[in-house]
Order: sequence, then C-alpha cells, then structure tokens
Amino acid sequence: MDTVYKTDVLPVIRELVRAFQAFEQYSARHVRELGLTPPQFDVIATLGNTPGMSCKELSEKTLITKGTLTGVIDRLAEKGVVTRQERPEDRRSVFLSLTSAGEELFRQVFPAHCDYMHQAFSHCSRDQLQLWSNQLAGLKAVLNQALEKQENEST
Amino acid sequence: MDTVYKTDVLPVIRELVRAFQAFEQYSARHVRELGLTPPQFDVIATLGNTPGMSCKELSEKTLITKGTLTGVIDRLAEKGVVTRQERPEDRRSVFLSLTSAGEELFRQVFPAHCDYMHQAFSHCSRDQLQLWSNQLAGLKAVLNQALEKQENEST
DNA sequence: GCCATTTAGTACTAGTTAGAACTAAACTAA
DNA sequence: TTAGTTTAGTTCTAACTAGTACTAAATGGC
Repeated sequence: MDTVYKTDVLPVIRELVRAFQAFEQYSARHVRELGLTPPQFDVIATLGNTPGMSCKELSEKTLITKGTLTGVIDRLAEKGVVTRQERPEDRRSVFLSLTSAGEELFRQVFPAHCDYMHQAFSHCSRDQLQLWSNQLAGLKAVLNQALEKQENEST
Repeated sequence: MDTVYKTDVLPVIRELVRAFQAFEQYSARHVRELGLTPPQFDVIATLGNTPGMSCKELSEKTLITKGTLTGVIDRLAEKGVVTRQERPEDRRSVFLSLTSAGEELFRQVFPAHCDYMHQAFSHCSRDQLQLWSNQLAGLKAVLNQALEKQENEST
C-alpha cells in the first residue's frame, strides 16, 4: 500500500462535487419543466409501481430525512398526487401512496425523465458506464465506512 | 460504440448521488463541529491564502450562486471573519477578503478538515485515487456537455 | 401489568438553494 | 452624448435541508 498524500485526496473530492453538481443542474432543469422539484420527483419515482410504503421506508430509499419529508409530502398531498393513510397495525406509522392522479403523473413524468437522462450518455460505451458505476460504488463504500467509524467513535 | 440501454445509465446516477451524499454527510459532520456550515467553510477555504476577490469570482470557484452567496457572506461578515470593501475601479463590484480573525480561523480549520478528509482515504492506494479523480472528471465532462447542449437548444 | 426505552412522525429553527425581479454602474454603438 | 445593453450584486419567494425537540404509540425487561 502506497502512502496517500493529501494532494491525491482533494482532486477526488473536487471532481466528485463537480460531477454531482453538473448532474444536479442537468437533471433539475428537466424536472422543473415538468412542474416538480427534484425531491418531489424523487418521491413520485420511488412510490411509482409500488403499493405504497411508510414514511420511514420512503425516507431510506430517497435519502431525504424524515423532518424534510414531512414538508415534501405535505406539498405533494396538496397537489393531490400522494395520500397519507393510517395503519391499523401500527398507529404511529403512516402509509403513503400515489393517488390515481399521482399514478397518472408518474406514468407521464418518469419515462420522460429517464429518456432525458439517457440522452446525456448517448455517446458513452456500455463499458464506460459499467466502470463508472463500479468505481462510484467503491468510492461510496469508502466514504460510508469512514462515516460509520466516525459514528462509533463519537458515542 | 455499443448501444446504451437505460438499465446502464440509472446505476451510474444512483451511485453518483449515493457517493456524493456519503461525502456530504462525512464532511459536514466535521465542519459543523468547527462551528461552520458547509458553504461557510467553502467560502473561508476559497478566500484563504488569497488577497481576496470579487463576489462573482468567489461564486464561480465555490459554485454557490450569487443570490445565495449574498446571505452566506452576510452571516460571515456578522461573525467578523469576512469583509466587504468597495472597489474604486468598478463601483458595481465588491471586494471580499478574510479579516485577521478570518485568517486565523482559516489556519485553524482548513488543515484540520483536510486531515479529517484524508483519514477517510487512508486505506486507499494512490492509483485508486488517481483512477477515481480521472473517471469522475470524465463523468463531469459528459454531464457538462449535455448541460451546455441543453442550454443552446433552449434559446 | 408496569416502567423505561425505542420508534414513527411532526414541529420548529437557522441556514442554504435556485430563480426571478430589481438597482446601480459600466459599456457600446450610432 | 445618449439610448440600449450588459454586468455585479442585492432582494425576494418558495422550497429544501439537517438537527433538535416533541408527541404518541409500541416494545422489552422485570
């Protein structure tokens, strides 16, 4: 194992942040044209093609924290695309699902956005895409490991 | 060039978002312990070791939009770590720089955070870090190219 | 059964975000 | 010069964000 110098770490971070921000800008532009915010799209995409799920489960899948999710769901409920239902088996929990208008919206918006994202990568080879997803998975794992270690140390 | 299927694109995006969020969480935890928010740290790190710069230049380097930057600078000015000065040669522009307290803070906080980030990658080889930064630069370039194309089409 | 703890979701705060409208200053072309 | 345009920064709005505190319900140990 070679020694890691600080000059090697900063470029990784800089490029990660820059790549993410480029993705965010490109993606958000289209999502906003569709009349949604990125977190709202995220929720609709996650609830689509499922019977529904709890707030907690949705939070884990979208990586939106529960405090934030309350507000996002509020606004989607106002638009009439998501409903909250009580769950008799656990009365603390809320069952979230798309309304029929929500399903309709999902069918419109989700494939359109996938196509849009797909366009950005139309000139990339499958091998390149494979390499990116593998390398990013590795980077993610390293960071999550560091995060876990940090969490254990702080207790 | 192989045909790119949609199933190849989504994993790249998912892993990019997950990797970025893992970084954000890990990094922000330390920044908050230092009494700063991530954008505030970003500004101090960018102004450190420079004579200062305009709002526009700072905005370009940190990727914080000008509207947001006004508020971030307001709060840093209240803390007494950043100052706004007029520029005689262009009275529309503002010259931002660290105060001596700001310089002091920079010298404390910047190396500490670099060390902290460095820890996360202590078990990675230099080759791995090189590969990540190269691959991320490539991914960023593809996304920025798509973004530019989009901007030209919408005019 | 009862108390302590955990869990699910909401409420609240300070700060960040993008985008659009706005003000003032600088530039540019006729 | 003078009108039109561009540029720098601020202001404003709606929405998101993490973190913390809170309420109510469920669970676990005794």
